[in-house]
Amino acid sequence: MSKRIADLNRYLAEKGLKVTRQREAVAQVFFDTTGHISAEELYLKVSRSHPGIGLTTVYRTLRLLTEAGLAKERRFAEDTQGVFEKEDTSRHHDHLICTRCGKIVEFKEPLIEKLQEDVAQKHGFSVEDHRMELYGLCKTCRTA
Amino acid sequence: MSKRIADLNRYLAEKGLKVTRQREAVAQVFFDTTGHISAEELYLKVSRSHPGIGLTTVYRTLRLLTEAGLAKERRFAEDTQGVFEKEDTSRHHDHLICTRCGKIVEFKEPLIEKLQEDVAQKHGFSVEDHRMELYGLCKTCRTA
DNA sequence: GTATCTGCAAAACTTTTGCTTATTT
DNA sequence: AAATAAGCAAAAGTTTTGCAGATAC
Repeated sequence: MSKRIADLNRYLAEKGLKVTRQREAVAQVFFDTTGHISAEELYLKVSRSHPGIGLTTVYRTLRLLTEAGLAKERRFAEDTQGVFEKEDTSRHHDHLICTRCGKIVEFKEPLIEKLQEDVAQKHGFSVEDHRMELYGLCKTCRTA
Repeated sequence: MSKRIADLNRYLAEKGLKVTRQREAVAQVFFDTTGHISAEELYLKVSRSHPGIGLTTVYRTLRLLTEAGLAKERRFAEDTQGVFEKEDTSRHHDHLICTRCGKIVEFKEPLIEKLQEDVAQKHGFSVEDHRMELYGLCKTCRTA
């Protein structure tokens, strides 16, 4: 059993919630996913191994994972659909997004984070979290 | 007539679109607004001077302004409603958001933008646009 | 006069909620 | 046995679309 599933089960036990087939299936597929996934996409993916599962259950499980600190919801640009990604607070990262092909690269830049704290302090703010997205063209699209 | 209204009228003429009372009213109230506003809020605000205007018209006008490059849509955190702000490419700015009271401060930090270009280049990307939001507590909420 | 625009109602789309039955503990 | 969860259908919230009458050019 993976560490994340163990984390989830610990959270469920703590809260007096139950380990169900559906929760395990949704969580497993979610944790096996690289990058971002919407509730709808996750639903379709889980349906392949667990036909009959409800979209509602996927939404509820994603909320559960978010409350457990194992997932994080994001909204990119003008997307109407929210997407979720694995939360891993020790490796908080930002995104580079290709406006032509949609490719998303994750990165981490401590120097920028330091400057973010500086600018926040200048305005009297403390920083708990941040999001940064850079939009542009990736190498492939730029040379094509 | 303000510069932005003139810009809008130029855009309308270019595209063979018409100058209507409703478009002028929505645009005027939008341009007079500081910060961010949702379609719904803008609709309520315009309704005060133009009762009978339709929410649909507000949505359509905001899309028009966006296409004209005079407005920009954003989505903050887990907000389900999109908000619009004046687009002013010569003064692109970022946001500091208080997670307790919701206060939003706009800022601009050229040094961070320089580093953004560096990190993008390192991954083979060019940067056309970016968004950065810092979440934390403002001075008031921190000392309260 | 003709093409565009408005406002309404209805649809579309995403996400949540109420409820009944099923499952976990 | 008691409490929680699943799945369905329906609701809720936001944004878009079709259409008939109105307006700008």
